[in-house]
Amino acid sequence: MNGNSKDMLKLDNQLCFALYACSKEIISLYKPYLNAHGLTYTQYITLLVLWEQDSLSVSELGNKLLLDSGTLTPLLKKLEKSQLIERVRDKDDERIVKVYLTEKGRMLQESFLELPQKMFCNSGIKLEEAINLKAMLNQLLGNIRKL
Amino acid sequence: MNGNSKDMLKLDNQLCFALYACSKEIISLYKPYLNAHGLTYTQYITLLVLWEQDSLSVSELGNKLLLDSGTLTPLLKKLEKSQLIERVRDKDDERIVKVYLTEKGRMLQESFLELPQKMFCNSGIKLEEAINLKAMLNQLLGNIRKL
DNA sequence: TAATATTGCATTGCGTACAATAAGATTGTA
DNA sequence: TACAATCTTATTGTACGCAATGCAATATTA
Repeated sequence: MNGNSKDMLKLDNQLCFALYACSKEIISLYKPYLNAHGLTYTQYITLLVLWEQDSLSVSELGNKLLLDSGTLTPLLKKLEKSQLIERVRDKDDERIVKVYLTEKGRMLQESFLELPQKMFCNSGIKLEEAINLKAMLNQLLGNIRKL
Repeated sequence: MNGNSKDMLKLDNQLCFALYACSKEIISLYKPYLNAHGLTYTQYITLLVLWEQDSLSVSELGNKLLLDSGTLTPLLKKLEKSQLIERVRDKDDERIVKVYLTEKGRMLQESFLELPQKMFCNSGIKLEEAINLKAMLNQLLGNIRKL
């Protein structure tokens, strides 16, 4: 990686493309497991958050997932239609819509308990490298979001 | 990061989410620069490939960008409408559509020569870390795509 | 060479992803 | 208590991203 301007415009020299491609390819590894339960990746990570902490508002979910209401509103409506969550407008502050897991939604967690381990194996990466990689990504994410 | 199944289902413990979030956030850093020239990120990386090697077929572009024809066909039509590329069906094999930069498309590269350097600074990451991170991502990508 | 298989692109449909905007509710303050 | 500012969600429009399908062109093979 030298400093030549045109070399740096090569796709293979771009960190951003490596991130973009890796993200898509790893998500594609999840798909067969998620499709088996009728879920998309975005729906899955939304459930991950709710399994960790139930009863969040749309904006709280958005903050954790880095998604805005334009993405979340239709997605949450689909999860509601699948009877995995309920959307309830807050009585005290009617601007807020709170999201609750249904019993069905809560139970669904059981089906995914082994998935992280399975995905880790599929990735063919070493544990130490995965930890290292995630740490670097989180630091990069922190840098960006502080701007 | 211990081995508890429920802990591994926490969003913060998921390498995939770190990739997904990082990818989106870095792409969002590109947007102001790309919008100034009427480009999206996907259109930009398509041009990156063509600046490096002109006259590729749709499938060759797809192999490099890891995108399929359902994504590329409408995107290439937009770039053609902007007069940055031309799409020409191959005379020898009429199944093939070859993509050529126009003079306007070739000249546009000049506007982006400094962008990689600028984005690197914006990311607040150290050079050594960026190199390390990209290497790990490319290795991970290689692992996945060998399956 | 006729039948079959494969290849390469285009189309459709669904689901994000996000900017811009709208609309309703709440809060702060004069 | 008006009322402006802010907050929160919803809607709209544009652009991917990909699976599934269609179809025309080419390659293969019996």
